[in-house]
Amino acid sequence: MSANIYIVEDEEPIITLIKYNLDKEGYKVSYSDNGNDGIKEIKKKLPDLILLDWMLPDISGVEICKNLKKDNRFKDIPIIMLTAKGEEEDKVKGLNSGADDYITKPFSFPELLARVKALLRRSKPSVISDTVEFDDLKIDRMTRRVYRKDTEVHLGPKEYELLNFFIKNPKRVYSREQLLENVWSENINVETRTIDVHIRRLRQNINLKGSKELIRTVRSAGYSLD
Amino acid sequence: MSANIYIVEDEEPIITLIKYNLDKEGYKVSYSDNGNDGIKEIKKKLPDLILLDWMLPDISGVEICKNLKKDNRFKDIPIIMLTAKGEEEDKVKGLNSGADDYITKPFSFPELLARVKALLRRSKPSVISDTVEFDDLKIDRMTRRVYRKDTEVHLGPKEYELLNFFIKNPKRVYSREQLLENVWSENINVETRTIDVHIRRLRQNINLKGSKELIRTVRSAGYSLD
DNA sequence: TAACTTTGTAACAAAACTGTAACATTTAAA
DNA sequence: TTTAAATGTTACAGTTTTGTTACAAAGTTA
Repeated sequence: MSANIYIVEDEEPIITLIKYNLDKEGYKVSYSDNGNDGIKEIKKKLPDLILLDWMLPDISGVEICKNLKKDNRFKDIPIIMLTAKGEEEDKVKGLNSGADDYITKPFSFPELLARVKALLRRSKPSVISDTVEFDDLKIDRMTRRVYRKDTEVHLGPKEYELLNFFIKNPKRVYSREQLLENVWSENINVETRTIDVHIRRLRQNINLKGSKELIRTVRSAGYSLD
Repeated sequence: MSANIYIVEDEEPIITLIKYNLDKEGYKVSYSDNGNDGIKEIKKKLPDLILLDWMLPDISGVEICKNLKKDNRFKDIPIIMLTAKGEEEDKVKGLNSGADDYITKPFSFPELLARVKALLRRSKPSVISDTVEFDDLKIDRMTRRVYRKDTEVHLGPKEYELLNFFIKNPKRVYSREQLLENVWSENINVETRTIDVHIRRLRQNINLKGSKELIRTVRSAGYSLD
């Protein structure tokens, strides 16, 4: 859920300050102290937001900004310009270069944070679907779909939860009691044998014909995904 | 091509100044000198950008801002806060209320213009590429029309909003609670079963005979556009 | 105002899921 | 090999979840 923020800034104290504080807010922060590295890294990492120093030893922030904004792949990444100069022409030039906001050094961290939040709020929620895999089994939690060997299989709610629990710690053996606690959670007034039936259903659904068994029975101990 | 800008500001000289200059830049400007009229007009006119005075005779700018940002129909309209106070708390509060930018009075017109342009540039996608498609379903947000296989279908307001929300993250499954939060936003004192009924209506309207089902039911999880 | 649209809810129908019991099969120890 | 315990399998009834319809209240428009 937390956003990736990239900083391009040559003054180390400022990097330290920003990184320390953004880290504390739960953002993932990376940075570079020059423009050339910065632009390369940004194109590789595709951060959710960029803090860009106006003055850099090699390329100016404005150039980086223009460069990014004219490329479709990067133009939607919001950019905040950091500038030491308070002159108005600069502010205007900075924004016209395509930056989404600017802030004048020295700035206070609360203000920077407010601007960062405001821009992140505007930018699209990322469409990364978190998928978990085990062997040739794949769970897409976003779409709540499960695949075995690229063919979708249908699981009922309990089977889905059960599988999701197993896949958290593959190969680990869980007793029926543990499964009741963790998957059934509330109403634990359920026979332990019920689990056997659900295991059977889960097996039936995820075992396409010809594929190997993924759920191991450990006699007098429980089951595991293995 | 030129954007509509709405100003809510009680000091007449400032309105005159801004309107005169924005007019000259080719923007269509309307305004009101109090919060109550402003909020009503904004909801009617749906401007592309709002300039909002921090201090107003009736409702505060922050209140207006919050009011607009929590309603799906208006929350994407960028808002610039105009504030006479330079204190930092205010800046932060302004941005946290959901405003996209702020500017401190007295400001120079070039600076205001630069900010206006920067925000309009960001929101452009929703103004220009204004049709969204998914499979053979097409939504034209400008005209608020929806097509399935090139034939127009009629959707009620809630159905339209619901579909619009789904299409933001296609294939993703949303729980009834999430849908309530995001589509109903305000009155969340609504039965979750109500959603089922709206889903049914939406399905009925977008499923021409012979076309495939686009809304997936995920038992005990929710619905998705898929 | 009257006609029409939209909205939320309740009530019932249909479908999917769950737990249990009963019986079958496997496993391990005697 | 026999036996008992553990697990696999199946069928079924009860429960939960979702689909569908109708209706009244609230809101809009002519």
